[in-house]
Amino acid sequence: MVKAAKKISARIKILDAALSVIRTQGYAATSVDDLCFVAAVTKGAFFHHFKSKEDLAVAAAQHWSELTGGLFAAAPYHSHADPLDRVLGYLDFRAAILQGALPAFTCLAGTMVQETYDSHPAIRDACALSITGHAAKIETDIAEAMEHYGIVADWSAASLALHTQAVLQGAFILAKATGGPELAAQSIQHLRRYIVLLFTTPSKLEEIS
Amino acid sequence: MVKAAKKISARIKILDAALSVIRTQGYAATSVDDLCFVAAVTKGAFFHHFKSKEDLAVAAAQHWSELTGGLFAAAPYHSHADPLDRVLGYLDFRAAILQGALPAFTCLAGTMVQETYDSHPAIRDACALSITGHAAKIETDIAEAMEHYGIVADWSAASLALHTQAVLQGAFILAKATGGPELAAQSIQHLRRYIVLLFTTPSKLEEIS
DNA sequence: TACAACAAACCGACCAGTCGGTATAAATTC
DNA sequence: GAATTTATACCGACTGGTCGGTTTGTTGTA
Repeated sequence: MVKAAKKISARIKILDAALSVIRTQGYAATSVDDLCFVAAVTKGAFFHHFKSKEDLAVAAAQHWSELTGGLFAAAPYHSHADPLDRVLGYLDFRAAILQGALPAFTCLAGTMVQETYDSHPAIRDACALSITGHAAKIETDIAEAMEHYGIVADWSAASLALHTQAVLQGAFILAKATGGPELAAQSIQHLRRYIVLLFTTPSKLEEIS
Repeated sequence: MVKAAKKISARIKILDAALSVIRTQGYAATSVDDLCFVAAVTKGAFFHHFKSKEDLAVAAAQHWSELTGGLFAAAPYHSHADPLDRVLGYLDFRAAILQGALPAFTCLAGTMVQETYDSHPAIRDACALSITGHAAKIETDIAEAMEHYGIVADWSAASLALHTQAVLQGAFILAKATGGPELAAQSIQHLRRYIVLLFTTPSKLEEIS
């Protein structure tokens, strides 16, 4: 156990360094030397564990998915009996974790995919999987809420779940542009209000077209 | 006229090149040589017009604001008499321009600010100004619509205008992650539905809290 | 003794930025 | 109004340093 922990320590240290450094500086501006310095490992160790910088980025996106997956799986909002309360609880949880410095609450996948979507397909796909995989978990609760409340709509649970991720990603951009989480929190509140309206407004609204 | 056009040609060519190359590759991954190659100018010309790469990025963000400002000012949705129709027309216009390759419809400011918010304050501020400046134009129509429809709410016109920008920025990230504009279009539709609900739902909804 | 896990010197390509110079034309001088 | 100065736009070779990645060697351990 101690042995195993020591064995993989350099790899994990590099991965953890990647999460914070790339969220701070972006992928392209982050050099392998930066990562090695922050992780306190040598370049030899880096290229022993990752065959290229791109390979590290893919692994970092997967590491990110695992970490955030654990964080949200352990979050308290799952205990609500009403699936709509779980969805709203998820948003409240997202708003609550807008604490500390910007790199601490922004999304690695959203940051990296902006820089790599055209030039590094492997990274793009890993980021896309991270985002859509997370959305899929929310989709379950949304689908249950739709059934529970008898919602028949021209939007799907999947599209609303992805919309929540769009709002969050956009909220992070506003936070970065303004230097603080205030606008991000407001955007999440707008999203929350939208979902409440969707589930409480007497169904048919054809005039939206 | 011809003379003046020739005089500023190198600067404009570099700026135009920056818009497309940076939206494709990101800021950090774009070298000055890349820009010079695409703009078909020499490095000497580049550093004659811009004192640094950072300086170019700031100028590019301003150039972006001017170009998009002109595009939206000339868009047809302004002709609606009802301010709510102008707001919804704006969103329909945003959805309609999701055409062609990704770099053609994504946002330079949103892309650049992600990479530079921590390390290049001057670029961050120029991007922030571009985004908030654009939001301010929509805010006017939203405020008029609120007055026209007698909306009294716990959200402001400014916060809803910024929320539209968050949704759009997030929609671009989903588009980049998935390689196409489909999810972005769906997110804009969700935003449109939200605004319709805000302006058509019998006011008080305290249960949102 | 064999192999994973490192360490560190090293490499060529590429990076942002510099510098001495040229071309052109407007402004100034005589 | 011809000659000269000044300003602007532009050119492209060059520099010091950084980049991702390689190579060679050492250590710990089973």
